Amino acid sequence: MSERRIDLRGMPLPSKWRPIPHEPTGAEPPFCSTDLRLQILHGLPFFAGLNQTEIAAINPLFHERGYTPGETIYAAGDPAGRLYVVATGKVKILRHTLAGKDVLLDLLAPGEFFGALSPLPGEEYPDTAVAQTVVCALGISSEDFRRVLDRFPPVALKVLDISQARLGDAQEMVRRLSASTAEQRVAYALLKLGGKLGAQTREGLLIQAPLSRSDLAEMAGLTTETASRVMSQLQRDGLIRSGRQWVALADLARLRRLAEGESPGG
Amino acid sequence: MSERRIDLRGMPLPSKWRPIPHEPTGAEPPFCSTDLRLQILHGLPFFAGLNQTEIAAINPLFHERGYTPGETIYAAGDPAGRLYVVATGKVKILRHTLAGKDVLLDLLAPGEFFGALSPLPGEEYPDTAVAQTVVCALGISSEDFRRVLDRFPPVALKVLDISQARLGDAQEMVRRLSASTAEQRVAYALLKLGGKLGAQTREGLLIQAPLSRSDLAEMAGLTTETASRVMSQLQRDGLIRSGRQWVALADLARLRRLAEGESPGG
DNA sequence: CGCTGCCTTGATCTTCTTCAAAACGTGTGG
DNA sequence: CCACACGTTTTGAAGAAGATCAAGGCAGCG
Repeated sequence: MSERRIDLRGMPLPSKWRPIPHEPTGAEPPFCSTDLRLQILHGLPFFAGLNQTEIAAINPLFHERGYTPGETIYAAGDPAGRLYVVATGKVKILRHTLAGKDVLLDLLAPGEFFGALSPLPGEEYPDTAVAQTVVCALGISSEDFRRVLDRFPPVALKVLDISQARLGDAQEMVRRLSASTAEQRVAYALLKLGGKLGAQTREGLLIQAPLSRSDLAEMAGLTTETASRVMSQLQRDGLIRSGRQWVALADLARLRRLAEGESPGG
Repeated sequence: MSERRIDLRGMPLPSKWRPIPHEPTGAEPPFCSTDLRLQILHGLPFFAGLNQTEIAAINPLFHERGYTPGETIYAAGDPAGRLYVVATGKVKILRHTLAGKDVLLDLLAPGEFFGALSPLPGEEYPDTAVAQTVVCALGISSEDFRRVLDRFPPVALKVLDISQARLGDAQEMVRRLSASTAEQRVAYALLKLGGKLGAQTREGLLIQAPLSRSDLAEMAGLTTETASRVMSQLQRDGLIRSGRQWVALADLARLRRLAEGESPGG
């Protein structure tokens, strides 16, 4: 996976602080070059074992499409029939609650898949996928993907491993929602994001995605206000640095202790 | 309070009401007959496509073992290396929280698997499996099971489907823990159990497993006391019937409405 | 019969939500 | 370049939901 250079131009921290020091959203066109497509497909964890010829054979089954920030890729309740792979950008996976609040289940980076793995006629997507940034996604019909799995059993095994890992993550989330304080849940959400989207900067581990207090609240099962209060406290304590739509983790060790419920000592 | 606790002795039901009208715990020996083994293996959802010969070839890879109620099959932190299948009985899957409280992730019925699907050297079980009743389980080493998957790709696809379904369930749980009341969570837990372990009786859909208030609390992310209060209320409202270690769902429609957060009207 | 769990119920307390308002930053149009 | 408008973030005060602490009751069992 090609390491996108983290351009923190104008990173003169103190004085003029760039609000969202991530990939400039306007720079990437909302579509993938053919070249990039093959590169993405080849880089997919579950296609790792396939050779160039095989990838090239699978390639035409995918359709690409660009999305603008905030655009819905599919919505809960839509008839489910496609599997997607993030090529560039970040995709939010969420579920709506009865009370109108949303729950953010995952924030996907390039190379991760989402949508309908298996062709189940009459099924609906249980969740909603929304582009968090400018996104290019590759889509394949569930039927076609199933045929790929039929044809390349090792791919199916790799997908199974990923699925199991995600199940473990979700169950861990259940555990934490069942018995953690607001502070612990926020700390855990930040660490999870940091592990997946973090890039080392002089500010700390910067989370490479526009992340609002609402997003964080939805990840941690809290209200925006509570998330904000917790974030303020964490910042006062020096565990994080944060501003409008961005967060950097300044003290991973203490964040981990906090998330695990151990003594707060610094 | 409006009504007294349900008095089962006065019920119009059978004169002699068994407090836990499930499988009599002492009746089943804690081991499986060889005959039963083959029958179980053949009945497994993910072995559905295999013929007798293939099943017979796989059979020797499994080792059987019996467990008494409350016995731990494996504990979180143990080196992970085996996959289990419930042959008879019910198995609790749970995670421990920092505060000593447990979270009940699932209650498995015969035919369901648990444990380590993939051989990951150095890995530990993230959860604990405990026999809820007298249990007979078939175990297979992760390596052997991986070989089975390698050899029978359709089995892998079926396992993948199950894994995805469980992921969806876990994410649904996350949603509900994030934004539901105690009442809604209990109702949802009961419905989930009813769908999996329910048997129609004149009391309603009886959940075929010994289920304490603590178990329910652990499923719904509540304290035992709150679970008890909610259950009392549900019983007063006629949605359920319950006693020591057992629950029957008397009004599925209203329970569903409650779980979905719709109007309580009955 | 009394012991040991399981279940229930009450009173109090903590945490988080809710409602409300203001400060801040960002981009926009004059 | 400045002023304004909009969305995000922050903060406060009041309220509600559930947790916690504590006690008592009921059932099965030795």
